[in-house]
Amino acid sequence: MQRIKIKELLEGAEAGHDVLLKGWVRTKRGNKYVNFIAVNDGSTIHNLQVVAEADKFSEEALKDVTTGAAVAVTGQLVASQGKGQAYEVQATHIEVLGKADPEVYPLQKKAHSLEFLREIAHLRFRTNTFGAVFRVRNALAFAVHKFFNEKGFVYMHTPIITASDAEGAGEMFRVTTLDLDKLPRTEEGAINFAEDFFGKATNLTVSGQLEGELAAMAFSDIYTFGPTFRAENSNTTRHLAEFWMIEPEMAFYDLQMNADLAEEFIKYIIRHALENNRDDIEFLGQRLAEEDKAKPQNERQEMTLLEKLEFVANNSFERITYTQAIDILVNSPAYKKKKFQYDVSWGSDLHSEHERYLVEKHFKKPVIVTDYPKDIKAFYMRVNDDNKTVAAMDILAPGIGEIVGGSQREERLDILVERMKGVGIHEEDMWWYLDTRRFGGCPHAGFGLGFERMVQFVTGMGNIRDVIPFPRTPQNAEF
RNA sequence: UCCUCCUUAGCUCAGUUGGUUAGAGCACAUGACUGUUAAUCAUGGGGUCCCUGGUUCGAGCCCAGGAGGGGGAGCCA
Repeated sequence: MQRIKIKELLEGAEAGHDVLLKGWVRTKRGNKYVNFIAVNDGSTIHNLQVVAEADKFSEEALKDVTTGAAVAVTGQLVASQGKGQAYEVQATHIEVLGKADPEVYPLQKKAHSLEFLREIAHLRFRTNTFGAVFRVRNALAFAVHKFFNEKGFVYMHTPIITASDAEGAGEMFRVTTLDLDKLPRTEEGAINFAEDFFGKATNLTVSGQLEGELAAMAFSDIYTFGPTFRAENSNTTRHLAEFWMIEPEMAFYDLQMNADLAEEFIKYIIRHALENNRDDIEFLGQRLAEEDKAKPQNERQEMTLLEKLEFVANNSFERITYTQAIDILVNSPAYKKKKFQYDVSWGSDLHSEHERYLVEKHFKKPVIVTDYPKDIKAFYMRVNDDNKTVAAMDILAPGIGEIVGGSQREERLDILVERMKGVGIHEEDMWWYLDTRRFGGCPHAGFGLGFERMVQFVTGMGNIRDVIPFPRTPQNAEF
């Protein structure tokens, strides 16, 4: 008999058929006469109840059927006599494929803290919460490719190892094959990277954007979706040293079109998850609601997770300029009551308390902030006609903060070179980038979306370490 | 990196003013129970009180240093 997955079995359920199912035991309960075994195979949040009657199974036969064990069950799918599930399997044969000694198996049939589960990340996939989180993550990743594919974007694999450290997006991880105990030196005493693997100093990428721009100058629309590395000593609930980023880059797009695409994209992948993983999101919503009960009234969420996602998917994002954002903040009650730790003035960057005020208090929806002062933004962002601001955009999401950062790119060679000089980037190191402005350059734009932050938003998980299978953070590279 | 809180049984957590043998719930084991829903009931086993040093007649509790973790901030996606 061919094994059937629980998801498929429940969707096309028809009582009376013999089935073979394989999975892991979540709980076993019962008495001298009958045992109930909840089996989960990861295809869905739902368990399938296996009924093992004592006249068919001795105590000895069920001895190793314990929480965590892998089992193969054959039996007839029948309408359940009990409440709580429509169908169950009347077992005729149960084989324990892999035991899980209950004395030492860390997962129990009770709730565990997320912190504890983080320490056993190799087993946490087997919990309801992490099962749901990673099925949603998968749905979102698939939706990313589906969205761009439907729009005719080319999926581009930009390099992981890069010799360019001009991106200015953060501290980088060095990649080297040099013997760290015997570093080759130049006559001046500096490390001689000419002897290194690539003949020059190399790092792990902090962004595929610059290479993405090169490809967009041929395919019109491209996107990247790959790992990104930042060696910042960040210890927060929304930073990782290794994370996944989606970076579309579009020729002939201006800032407005860029923002339109980003908004459409975010709504699309949320809708995809809502349509395909509703059970998981409902479960995560219940989990969140439980968590909320422990909080004081004023800190509780106004909407359930499902409501929040439906709302975001069906309402337009607020769009304001940086200058308008400063106005709103300066005139806010919070500012007048001196509630902000950091001052607000035109020219300084928005702090997270300001972003949160705009998104969570003032607008209560995602906000796209555009046209930031050029001095606080990257060199490649296009300078506006006022010569004070650049065509940048950040999308701020409730509870997460910055989820997207993007801009129209500076396509005018002279202005770009001038801005590079201003931040100390050598023109000759970036000859290939500047060539796109020399040969058939055109207006273009793009953005980067932090995938894990997106997964956080959709799952409601508060800590970014709980939405990536094996998080890499300062002082932690376990598993 | 800074601020702040935490670390007691496998897990979640109590532990009073420094005082005799460190507790609970869950988990686990054994038994009971004819269909359970994190089943229930009874009984039982289970401890490097994070580590090192100090104060004290006496430290889980006080002091110093260290390690690990949570939350917030900065950097950013």
